[in-house]
Parts: sequence; structure tokens; C-alpha cells
Amino acid sequence: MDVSVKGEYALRAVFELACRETDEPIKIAKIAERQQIPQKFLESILAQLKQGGFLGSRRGADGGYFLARPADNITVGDILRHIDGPTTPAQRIGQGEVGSDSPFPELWQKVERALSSVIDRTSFADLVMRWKENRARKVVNWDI
Amino acid sequence: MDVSVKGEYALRAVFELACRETDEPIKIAKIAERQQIPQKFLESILAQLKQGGFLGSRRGADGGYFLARPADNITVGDILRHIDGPTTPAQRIGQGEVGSDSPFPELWQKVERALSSVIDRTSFADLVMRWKENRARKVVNWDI
DNA sequence: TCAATCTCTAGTAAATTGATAGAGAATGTC
DNA sequence: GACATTCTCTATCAATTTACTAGAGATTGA
Repeated sequence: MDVSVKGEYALRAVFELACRETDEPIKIAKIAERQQIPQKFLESILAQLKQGGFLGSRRGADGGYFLARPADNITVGDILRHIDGPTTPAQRIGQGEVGSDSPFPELWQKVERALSSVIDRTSFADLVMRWKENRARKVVNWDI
Repeated sequence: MDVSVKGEYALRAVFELACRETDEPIKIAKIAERQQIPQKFLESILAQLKQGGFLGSRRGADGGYFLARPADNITVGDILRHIDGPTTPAQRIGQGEVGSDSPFPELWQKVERALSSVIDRTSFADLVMRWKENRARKVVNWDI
């Protein structure tokens, strides 16, 4: 029940890409700087996200990474599961019967559903939207 | 977003103790055998659970472990948090402002709440009850 | 006293985590 | 076509965590 630093980096990186509406690739170095992520580490994370079908990339000058699908079609759950693996022991343990000789498979199922109701229903478009709303509210408060 | 084997062992051990209604202590060896947990490993886990105030113990012949509180007053969340630590990066990261310059503290809060709605509302009395109900249903089906 | 049982200190092999280094391959520009 | 830029691939690594074991010591009940 924990998210690795790598998982967080991945989320922040995808968020960074989702923020820019443009289709222009963004450089690893830029993402690393803006999100405060060790660049070499980020390189391997982005490669993994590309291999997972979430990102695309272009090499050479003016190269960089970009979202492979629209931001409203990538969820937090997608990224977390791809980087950090299964989110509960539901798969590891509860693969068998649910009402069997242990109460735990059922428990893990409930946990999985509760978790899923958040992370699989939150897209990066949602995150960007909420973040912009919060920014706006902040600015308004400043004005007053 | 994962539960360690140690955490699972802890849950299974407490469940085992909650199943017996008696106040008689149960031996480590017995728990280890019935729940298929390496005994020496279990010893350290039980010690940790005792130190956390969940279990009591008695040494010597006829010694063993027992619940320190009623089973309906110990939740899955209590045990998991005590053995595996914080359940989300909510504490690690989102300690600061929620609507700040990142959308993630808010996300982690939601995850934490979703998770909590299951693990902090499921006591071991609940687990035992459900498990007994399932057993009963199984037997009935067998009869037919 | 003695056998049974918890308790306490140590250690440990294997895996995972969070990185870093550096050469190689593609791309756009001059 | 040389060249700078940027992604890509392989390899390595220290520190930490995980899952587990060994063995001596402390308590208790008979």
C-alpha cells in the first residue's frame, strides 16, 4: 500500500506533458528540471512509459517526449500499475476462490475496488483541470 | 500500493486469534502451523504486534498469545499501518498544502480516504463473521 | 528442578530501490 | 555531409528492505 518514488516521478512526468496542450515534444532535460527529477533516472522511466504505450518520442534536435494518447485517456491507475505493478495482493493471493477458507481474498477485492474508484477514474486531463482551477482560485484570492 | 508478506502474516495471525473466542493463549507454534507461516518469522511479528498494543502474551507452559482488545476493536488498518507503515504517500508528500502547485496531494488524500473506507472499517470481528457465514453457506450447498 | 514457551540480540542471502556512466543511434540544421 | 542535439541501450552500483534463521536467555506452571 505504497507508491514508489519512481511511480511518483512517472506521474509527475506525465502530468508535465499533459499540461502542455501542444503536440511539440518536450525534452527529458526540461521535464527533469521542471519536476525536480534526476535526469538519468527519468530517462529510464520515460522509456518504460513509452514501451507501455503512454508516450511517444522523437530523437535529435527538437526531439523529446509527448503523450501517445489524449490526456483524458490516460489514468493515474494506468501509470501506477505499469510502473509499480499490481496495487494490492488481490492478484497475488486472491486469485483463487473468494469465499474460500480465508476471509482475505474478499477483503483484497474490496480494497482493490475502493482504490480503483479513485485511480482508475482520475485521468491526467482531470488532474490538469483541477490544478488550473486551484491556480485560478488562488489568483482571485490574491486580487482581493 | 502493496502489502508485504509480513503484513499478510500479521493479518492472518490476528485473524487466527480472533477466531478462537476463548481467552486461552495460543502458542506461536500453533499459529505458525495453522496459518502456514515460518515460526521464527512469526515470532518477531507477534512481538511487534504486542508492542503495538494489539496482543498480549504469557510465557511458560500453557503460554501463548491472545488479543489484547476485543476483535471488534481491532481493524485491518490498525494492523497494516503498524506493520507496513503509512498506506499512501499522502503523509510523505501531501503533508503540505493541498491545493498548492501540484495536483497530487489532493489525489493522495482521495486515495487515502478510499482505502480507509475499507481497511479502517473492517474489524477482525467482521472478518470472522463473514468467514463463518461463508462456511455456513458452503455447508448448506453441500447438503442440497 | 525442569520442561515448555515467549523474548531478545544478531545475522544474512536475495531482491528491490533509486540512482549513475557512457557509448550508440536517430534527427534537424548549417 | 559534418555536427550538435537528443533519445536509447547496456551495465553497474550502493543502500535499503524483505523474508527469514540461529541461538541464548527469561518466565511460568507442574
